[in-house]
Amino acid sequence: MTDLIPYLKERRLKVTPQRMSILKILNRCTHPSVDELYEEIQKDFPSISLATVYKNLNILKETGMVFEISTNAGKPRLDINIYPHAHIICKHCGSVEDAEFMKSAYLYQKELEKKSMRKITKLDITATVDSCGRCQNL
Amino acid sequence: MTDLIPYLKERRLKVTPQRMSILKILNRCTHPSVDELYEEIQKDFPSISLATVYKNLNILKETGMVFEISTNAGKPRLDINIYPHAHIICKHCGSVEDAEFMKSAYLYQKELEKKSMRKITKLDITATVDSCGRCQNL
DNA sequence: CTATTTGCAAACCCTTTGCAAAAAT
DNA sequence: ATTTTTGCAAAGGGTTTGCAAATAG
Repeated sequence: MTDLIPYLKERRLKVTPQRMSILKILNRCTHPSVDELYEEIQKDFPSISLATVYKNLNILKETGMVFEISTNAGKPRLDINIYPHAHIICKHCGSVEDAEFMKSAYLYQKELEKKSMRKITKLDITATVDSCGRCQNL
Repeated sequence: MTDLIPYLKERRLKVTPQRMSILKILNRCTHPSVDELYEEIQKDFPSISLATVYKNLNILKETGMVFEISTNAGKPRLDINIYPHAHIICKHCGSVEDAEFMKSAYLYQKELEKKSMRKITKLDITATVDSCGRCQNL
């Protein structure tokens, strides 16, 4: 939680309450869409501007702290990237869940680096399932 | 090429020249953005409407023939999904390249299915590299 | 002949931009 | 004191929608 501040300082970004609120919300692993994030932030900052949210998200994306996950069902969702992990996405409702990177994932990365002769700086794995706890039997 | 027609018939989609043109272009593995696809199609159908392109893309996405790849650099790109494969994306210029799914990828999928107790219907793997052939030394 | 698709134009988002005031370092 | 950030309102751009005419099956 407070260990997000060093991340900001390293990147010479100012620690504003609005920015911290965005990071705290993303850190809860809820994978919100932009408007869900906006709604959530308004609970803390009723007068925050959507523009401020977007500006912050862009800065956080550029510096690599935040990524966008496209779900092919519903709006893209936001993800904070502290350690490597995969996503399980429900095709039906678009909800996102984190999943572990097991050895085989790192193995694939190594093999692909060898094969392509490139340094892979990030590996994204997305597993699609046809329904999830939130939308069973639909 | 012509083996795309059965895909359409299976899904009860009509085989229109515009639709076939979209599929043929996507089948060339160029991973175009929507506007690149539109430019390309106009060479065959100068009077095609952008709305037609979007309507087709939506139908093709819904039926699972086409997917969108978000690159976190530049516009999202389109991908036709005939067999499982990974993508190597250049962080700098956003270009997309196909890569092989080796055993380790299928192993990861199997392990994740066991762990999450869900049937994974699609596994997307995206490897990010910091520069590629098109933008070396930037 | 019926159902789908196309193309046009307008509507509709979502996202970005410009600028002055406020806040952070 | 300097630089970044915020918030507002307006602009911008990509995507969708409605409808009539054309086309596919």
